[in-house]
Amino acid sequence: MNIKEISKLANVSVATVSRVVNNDPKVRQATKEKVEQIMKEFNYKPNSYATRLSKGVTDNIIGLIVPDVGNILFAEMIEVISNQAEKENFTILLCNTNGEYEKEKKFTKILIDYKVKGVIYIPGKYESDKNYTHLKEISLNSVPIVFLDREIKGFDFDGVFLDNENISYNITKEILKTTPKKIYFISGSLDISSANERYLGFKKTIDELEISNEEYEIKYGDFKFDSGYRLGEDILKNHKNDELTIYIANNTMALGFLKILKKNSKKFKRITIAIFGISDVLDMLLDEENYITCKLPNKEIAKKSFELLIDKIKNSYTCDEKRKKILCNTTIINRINQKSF
Amino acid sequence: MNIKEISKLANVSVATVSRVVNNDPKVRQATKEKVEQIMKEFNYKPNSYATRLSKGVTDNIIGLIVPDVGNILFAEMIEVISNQAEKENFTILLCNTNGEYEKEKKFTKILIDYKVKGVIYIPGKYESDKNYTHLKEISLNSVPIVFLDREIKGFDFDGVFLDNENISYNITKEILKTTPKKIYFISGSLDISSANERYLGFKKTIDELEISNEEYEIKYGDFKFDSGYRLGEDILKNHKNDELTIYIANNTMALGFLKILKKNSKKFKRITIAIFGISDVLDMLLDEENYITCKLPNKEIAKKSFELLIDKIKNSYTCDEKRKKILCNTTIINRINQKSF
DNA sequence: GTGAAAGCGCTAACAT
DNA sequence: ATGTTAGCGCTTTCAC
Repeated sequence: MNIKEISKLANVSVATVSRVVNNDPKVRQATKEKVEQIMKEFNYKPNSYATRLSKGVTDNIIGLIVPDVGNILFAEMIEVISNQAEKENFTILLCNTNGEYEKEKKFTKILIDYKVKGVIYIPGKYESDKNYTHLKEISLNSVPIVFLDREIKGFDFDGVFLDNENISYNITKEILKTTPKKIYFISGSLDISSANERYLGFKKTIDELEISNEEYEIKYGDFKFDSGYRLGEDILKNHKNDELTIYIANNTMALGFLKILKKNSKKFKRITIAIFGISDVLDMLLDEENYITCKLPNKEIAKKSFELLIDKIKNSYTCDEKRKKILCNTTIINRINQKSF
Repeated sequence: MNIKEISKLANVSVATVSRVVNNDPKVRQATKEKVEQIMKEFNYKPNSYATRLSKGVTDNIIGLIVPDVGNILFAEMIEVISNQAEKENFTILLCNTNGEYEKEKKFTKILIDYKVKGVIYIPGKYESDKNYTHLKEISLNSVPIVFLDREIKGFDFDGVFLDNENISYNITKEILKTTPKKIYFISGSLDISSANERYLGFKKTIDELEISNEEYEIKYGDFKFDSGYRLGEDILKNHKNDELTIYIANNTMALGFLKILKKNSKKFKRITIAIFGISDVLDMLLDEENYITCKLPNKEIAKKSFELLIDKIKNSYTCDEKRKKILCNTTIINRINQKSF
């Protein structure tokens, strides 16, 4: 069913049908009703491609590129962005990349092709042997884009991030203040900007306090539950001392670590744990431990990234000459129970 | 930049440009290179609306209607669906409804307008005073649709669900086998099909075992952490006995409940907990409790729903005369430590 | 108030 | 191998 067929059935011109569809006031009531009746009867729906081509408008869609939709932190960010988008009458094209370069590239091209109004981009690992042409294309096509939570080296797009280095620096300082023993640092891959920054914050304290090489050890995981568990096993097997100090730079790995720790906690006289980012659940699990952590303002940065994007879209500026890089801070929560020592 | 302008700049016809764009082999190499050079130079991108209108094709998009993207269970389902979709070269339009009827309606209309190839629909509450015209429109427009996890009364679309009633029936039977004390049942709103089925399963056991009205009590929450916490407070305040038996029909509420329980657990000689659906985290929290639970095959039903949808799309059948209603079962995990009594 | 017709940007016969 | 042109379905200007 197209407009022509409807017009014939209603004994009017296509122009009139079009007017009815678009609620043009200057079509006579009787005509309008007749046309509407036919449209309903034959369940006529205008072809949106034709409409947009003709009107020269594009859909209100924004693209959302995410490494792992199933990670609760990203999921919460997506939720915030969805809700904001709905209010502004945008729909979201969701692209789950699993952190893979090729998928980021593929999806970016699709988003450009779909003429999305803007893109919120959470990158995966930075791969130095790749040239990220898709991001250059984004620029070339003047598609408004903002980074969220992570960024890509060499691309100075606007973005909203946690102040990872600073927060990590403070957490490390806090934990080393009370526990000058050997500290284990469980890090994510340094090819991810956020993990890298957290590492740098850790290292900064280590250097400032002149902690010797023997007094700290760094382990690298992949952000997943299992990886935290496995690294935990490893550490617990080899750690001889009866005091344990550990700093885990990521939430999900912390859960995995705690799982294995719970099975072995009796071995230790004193356990001190620092975790970058707390959740309701972690909070419950840590109930009786000594720990240092911080609230993760992940929903906040998500909200801000959307606001930033909307601003870019509405004011149609895409050139990021004066880059807006927003860093979100948070406060450290210190639950080290001094009395117990 | 449109095809005409490019054709002029390259001194060829629009047809030739179109051929280059579509990789038609019968364009001479030299011509091809010239055109490509111009296209690159002016960063030409075909207008996809025009292309689709002309070719009469539609985008490979499927719509995903979800009540709460930030709920980890739904997030995991979305992840599975995204990954499957990517393999089949579909992109996902994500619609977060917060379970609200009006949003479901709004998004459904958008999806129809966008001519999506299919829809996976997780409904929120059933509202009996609404007429769900948008679902009738889906049918009228022959958009392939499948329900996931929950369904809507009166619409016999294909769908994939947990076998809620049966699982709940078994959990209840299991828990009442060993703990014939008063049992509290924390339910979600009965306007949600899955919660309703779980309630029915609970009730079936209650009736079969002829449990008296004094021996059970039902509380209604809203699926959120806080709601579990609050109902927990309520129960713990009023429960006089030193043995506590409770069955929580939902994962997130269970977490909230456990939070308040942990603060009060010393009051009880014996605590038995049943939870509909376990997660890594719950597992850790329940470590030392008596509990009954089951794995939630949420990723499985998500995968199946996508497969079902793809099948409908590829074989373009939309009439759900022989409805495919797939129920997924799971096994009960019983960790009640008999020895301790 | 309504209709005729040009145009949106592209594709695909058909012609050369 | 390349060009001409009639569509795709809708909007919109200009007549009447």
